Amino acid sequence: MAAADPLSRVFAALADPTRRDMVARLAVADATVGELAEPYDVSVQAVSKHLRVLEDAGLVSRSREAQRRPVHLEAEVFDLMTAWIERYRRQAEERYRRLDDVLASLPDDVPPTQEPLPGGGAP
Amino acid sequence: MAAADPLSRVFAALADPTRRDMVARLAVADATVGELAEPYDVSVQAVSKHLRVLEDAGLVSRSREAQRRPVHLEAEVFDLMTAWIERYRRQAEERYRRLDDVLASLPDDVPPTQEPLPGGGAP
DNA sequence: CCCGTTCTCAACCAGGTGGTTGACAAGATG
DNA sequence: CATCTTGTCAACCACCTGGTTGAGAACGGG
Repeated sequence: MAAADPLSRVFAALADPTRRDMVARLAVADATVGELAEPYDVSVQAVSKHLRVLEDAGLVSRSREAQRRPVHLEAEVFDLMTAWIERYRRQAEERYRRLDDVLASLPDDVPPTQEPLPGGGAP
Repeated sequence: MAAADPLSRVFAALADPTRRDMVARLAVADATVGELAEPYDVSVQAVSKHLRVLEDAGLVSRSREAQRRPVHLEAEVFDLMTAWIERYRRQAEERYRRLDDVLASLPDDVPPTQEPLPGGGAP
């Protein structure tokens, strides 16, 4: 996704298992590109590309230290996602709560069972 | 992403603005495919495809009601994401906290300033 | 029973994604 | 200075994605 909006970029960045694993490891400690690439059995170039995606999403920042480029996790962007998710999760839960209320109040009202007697009178 | 793992599918599903908007609207009320498609200026088929992505991610379920196929939001899958996000966000915050502690305790310990007196004795 | 409505399936297309290899920039170090 | 280390850039490739159109399935209503 080369989409412009930040939320799409963050979600897309985390839709890849390798990238999620990188984030998980960066939550523990900063790391260089080589260190990050070591366990994955892909080229360093591929990892560099993944890092670019994470950087474009604002999840990661890269500084400079001699030839090395230490990668650092920027955790604030998580809040963007959390806010979005929580908003609609709560809204959906609210719906369920209201539905429960309606169902609970129903037996006091008209029961939805049909009346089998066409011209029926009480005996 | 045709990836097998559920987390990737959920993230990928929400990486599209149109799909996120559908989820937002479904949080308010269930809807049919036609109702969902109406505001988007794309074909109904495209919306049907989007719904399939959301369904494969477990975010949505489709039942049957005459020709109509009402779509219902399944909010539980959000928990999967929230759990993942919160885990690494907290881990990253913990790192900052520990770093702060180290920095705070530093002045009580050996100050990192060099001693300018080589064989220096007290006067 | 035929018709209209609602929706999915199939084929196709432009463009993006994750991977590769090869070349090269930036720096420490012999 | 020559060289090794670390990482990026560029070109290329197979595959997935989001969109289209056309055909057809499923079902209610006249």
